[in-house]
Amino acid sequence: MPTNGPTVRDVARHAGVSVASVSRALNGIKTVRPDVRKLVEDAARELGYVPHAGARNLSLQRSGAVGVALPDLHGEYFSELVRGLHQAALDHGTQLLLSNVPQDPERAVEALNHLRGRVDALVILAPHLDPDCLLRNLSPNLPTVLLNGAPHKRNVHELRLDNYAGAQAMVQHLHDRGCYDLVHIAGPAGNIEAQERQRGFLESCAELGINGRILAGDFSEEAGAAAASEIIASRLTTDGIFAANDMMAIGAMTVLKSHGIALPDDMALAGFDDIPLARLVTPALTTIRVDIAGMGKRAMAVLFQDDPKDRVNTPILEWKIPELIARETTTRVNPRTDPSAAAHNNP
Amino acid sequence: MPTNGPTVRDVARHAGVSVASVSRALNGIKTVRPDVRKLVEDAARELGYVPHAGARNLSLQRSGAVGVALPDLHGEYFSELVRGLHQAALDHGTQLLLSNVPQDPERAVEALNHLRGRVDALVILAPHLDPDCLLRNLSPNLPTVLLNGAPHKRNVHELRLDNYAGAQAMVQHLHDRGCYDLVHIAGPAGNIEAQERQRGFLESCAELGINGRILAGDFSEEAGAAAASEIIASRLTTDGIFAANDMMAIGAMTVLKSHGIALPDDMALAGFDDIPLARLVTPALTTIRVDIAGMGKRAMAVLFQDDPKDRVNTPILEWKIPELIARETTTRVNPRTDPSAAAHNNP
DNA sequence: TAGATTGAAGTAACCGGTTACTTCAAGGCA
DNA sequence: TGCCTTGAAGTAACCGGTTACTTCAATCTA
Repeated sequence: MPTNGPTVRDVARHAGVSVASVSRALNGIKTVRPDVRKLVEDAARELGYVPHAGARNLSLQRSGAVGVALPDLHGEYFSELVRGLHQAALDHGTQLLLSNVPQDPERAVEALNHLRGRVDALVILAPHLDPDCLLRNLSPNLPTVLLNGAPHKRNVHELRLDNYAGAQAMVQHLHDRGCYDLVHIAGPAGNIEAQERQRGFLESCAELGINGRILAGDFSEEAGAAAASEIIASRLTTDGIFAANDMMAIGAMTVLKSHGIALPDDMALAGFDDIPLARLVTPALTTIRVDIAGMGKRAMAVLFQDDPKDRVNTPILEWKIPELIARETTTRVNPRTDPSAAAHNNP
Repeated sequence: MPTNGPTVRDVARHAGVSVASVSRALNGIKTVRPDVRKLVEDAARELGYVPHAGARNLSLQRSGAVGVALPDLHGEYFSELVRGLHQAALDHGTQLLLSNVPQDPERAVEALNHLRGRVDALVILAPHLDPDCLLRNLSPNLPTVLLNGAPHKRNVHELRLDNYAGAQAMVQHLHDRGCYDLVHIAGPAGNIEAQERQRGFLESCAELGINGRILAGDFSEEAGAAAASEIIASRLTTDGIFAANDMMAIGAMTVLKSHGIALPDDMALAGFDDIPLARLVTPALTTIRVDIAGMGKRAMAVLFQDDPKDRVNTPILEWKIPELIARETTTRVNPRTDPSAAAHNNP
């Protein structure tokens, strides 16, 4: 067993005091005489005593960890969220327990319940699951924040990105730029975020009276590439592609470039998420900034804000408004190279 | 307290059996009569009983979690590792407890000890810390894997990337391509991986009899940009830049491109790590593939491999040999655009 | 000086599970 | 019929901390 080392009773025996004194001394309780404290500290050091966090948690009824429930998401999005959460966790002196939420609702509930007693709070990112079902089966007195969940009737803190508004803004932007025949590469079918983006796309196209077509996708780079190939092969009159996320847009970009299609002159291209890559590809990708790391931080803040207060937890629903980032794939800002710059004397 | 719900005793009372029977029934022990099992299961369902993982762990002396100790690393590297670990954790039915390792050695030890009793094993990535100091203060009977640590005298499982060999290979590659005046943008000073890369660079340059200069850096995109600016401003006769990681190479690339320096014709450029971005920037970046996610997976496999066996844990040191990935920044393979490809009929 | 007050340390119950050991009843055998 | 096995359920100790409550001695008040 990896857990057996000296216990508080060993230290007590070694120091010639009671376990209560050991506990008090090591936890900085003030009603301990300096000489006793010294005795305990010396004994602890000598024995190499390290408190057993698990036992401590059981006794104190808190674990000092926040559970993070994630689907098996695509890299960037997932890691950006963890980054934000991790940063906030540091500030709050908390640890992060990562847990996977399976696709299957029943196993998902099981996985989440597995966290009871190991976490003080829960952050759930599960755009693929029905929150009603999920939350009904959850320990009710565990502070929870739901990120980008589907609509539901449960009472939980919630942070939601306005995917619909983001898609709307993007269609408007493409329209302003002169596009009138758009294709949307959609995200996975069961995903609420993907659905909202698609809905925003279709309704905006209808409102503006422009052409709006849907191609299937799944948030992967390959799906984006496949969609672009399809657009080229079918010789559609498309003049703008709006992918449901950046990775698909980048997949599409690779294919378009390899076919000699100039971006944005022959075709406009846009993504969604503003992953770090987006500004680094050439040409830089126009997208919708989501600040998923910021959402992670905010989620943590929400959890810790209502911690000192009562447990009534009047639940809040916070909308994050995404921001359109216009880059080169829809508007060329700078010439690609600037020959007037300082010459580089290459021998 | 977030943890109080029905306990095993509540279920026992409600079902009219003993706690032992409840525990046995719910854990699938076979010496339970079917009717009793049914009684227990019904009672548990009715009360909404969920086992308290913390208590379970204390009793079983295992936590079902692996601790991951990370410095506050730059995005891609960190997230790739977590991705690999997370994937492996799924396969092993384990959870991941993320923990930050502060720069300060004393606080680092404290942070790691804080994990005792909450994890069954430990994965440590701390290229900035002295492993001797770290491991001396660690619970000795906690299976541990050290990733890319500095040399030391302790007995631990260890996975190490051959940074020296990678740098060597890259210098050879640049030399083959015709470079004879190289600059290395170095990583942060205290980082063992950065040191090895720099050592490989310098020694290879000496062996090949070519010029090798060092510029300071810290693994950040900005540092790469700054170094490139410095190269341009000082009008060095450099014909190849080898950055200690990809992010710095990409930072340098942006600056070089904005100054009209053609890659690779005017200047070769290479990085290290092969982060996902590397193949997506234009021109695609030549680099050394590290497969950090694979290291994460491997680390987990090592931990679980010696789990069923005895605890003697004959420690192993495994070297991962990195692979050179030649892309466009050192060797142009394809023309940038291919006008002969299927025409795209843009109206 | 007796009785009340104060401060510090000790005892033991508790957190919520698991499980070695004990008890008890039913079936097997002589 | 009486004793022994066998199987299943119950009791209580334990995992390693924390802490309410108790004990006890020293100091303070009248």
